Amino acid sequence: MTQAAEYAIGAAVYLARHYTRERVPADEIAQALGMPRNYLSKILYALAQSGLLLSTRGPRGGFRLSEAPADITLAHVIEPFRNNGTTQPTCLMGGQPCQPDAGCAAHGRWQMISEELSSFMTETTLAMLVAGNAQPTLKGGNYGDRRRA
Amino acid sequence: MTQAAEYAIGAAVYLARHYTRERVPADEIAQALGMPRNYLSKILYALAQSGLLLSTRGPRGGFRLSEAPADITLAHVIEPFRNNGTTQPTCLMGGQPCQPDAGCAAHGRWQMISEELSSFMTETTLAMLVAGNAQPTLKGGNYGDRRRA
DNA sequence: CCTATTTATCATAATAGCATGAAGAAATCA
DNA sequence: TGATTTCTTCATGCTATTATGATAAATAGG
Repeated sequence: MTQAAEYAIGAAVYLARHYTRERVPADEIAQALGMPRNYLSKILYALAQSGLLLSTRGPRGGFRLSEAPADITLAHVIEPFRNNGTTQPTCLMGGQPCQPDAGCAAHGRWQMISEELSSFMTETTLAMLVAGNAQPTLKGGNYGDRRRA
Repeated sequence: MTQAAEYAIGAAVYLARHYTRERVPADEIAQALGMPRNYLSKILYALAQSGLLLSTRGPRGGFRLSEAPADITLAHVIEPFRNNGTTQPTCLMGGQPCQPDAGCAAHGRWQMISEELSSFMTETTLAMLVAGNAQPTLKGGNYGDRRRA
């Protein structure tokens, strides 16, 4: 999973948590989650382009989920940030798509894990991530600097 | 998983399949699996540095697994190619390590998938991947060009 | 010794991901 | 109208990944 996709999920969950509000400015999200401001803007813009967010300019503007959190899956959120559209259907041994009749001992298990990951993305909604007491413990400096030094 | 790690696994499986031979030259692996020659050399060198392979220079030289295929796990193979040593222990909602008491509905499932993936890597051996009739169907052009156009 | 083979190493470049900064455009509000 | 706010868009740079190509070093075999 790419960094941009992680930012996207974090921002989407934040918007889901503040779903009652009219709009949430990008700057607030960036500050609350410790994400780089301009980079997040770019990501939110992409999410708006994909139809997931509604955006409004000007004072009291900001972003808003276009649908209810229960109707948005993680797959929707990360979709604009996947490098290749396909969800790596590659065989461990080759690089070509796995044959269903591949006979290696690990094939079945690998396929099962791939499918679990895939269905997790398509089945988990923002509402599920917001449910419970699952406020991430924000101590500042999350999504921190990844550069070498 | 990075491209280099995929090449490493492919090459390691190839070497496991030809384990009876004394040495296998890098060029043969690159041609058989359709990998870029020089890049693969670099990867094989890294694997040799990590102790996984033995290398011999000169005519009839090449590479060879340092241990039996049954004693080498995928985790061993990809270890030199992991960007950060840790296996992404990040919470979906934040970016910081997941708290074991995190209460979101998806937390448990996400953690389970992560652990399954991790144990798959540490438990699957090269011998398991070679077992059966699991010859990858090499039609040429595997691991093909990833560039845009 | 000489040549061919093969790994080891170095220099360089193309691409993508990640990020910063600033200018442009729209909307609100005084 | 004018100033502020906020998204929109563009220009730019850094780093890691993914390669390519050339050279050096070692070994085998004649």
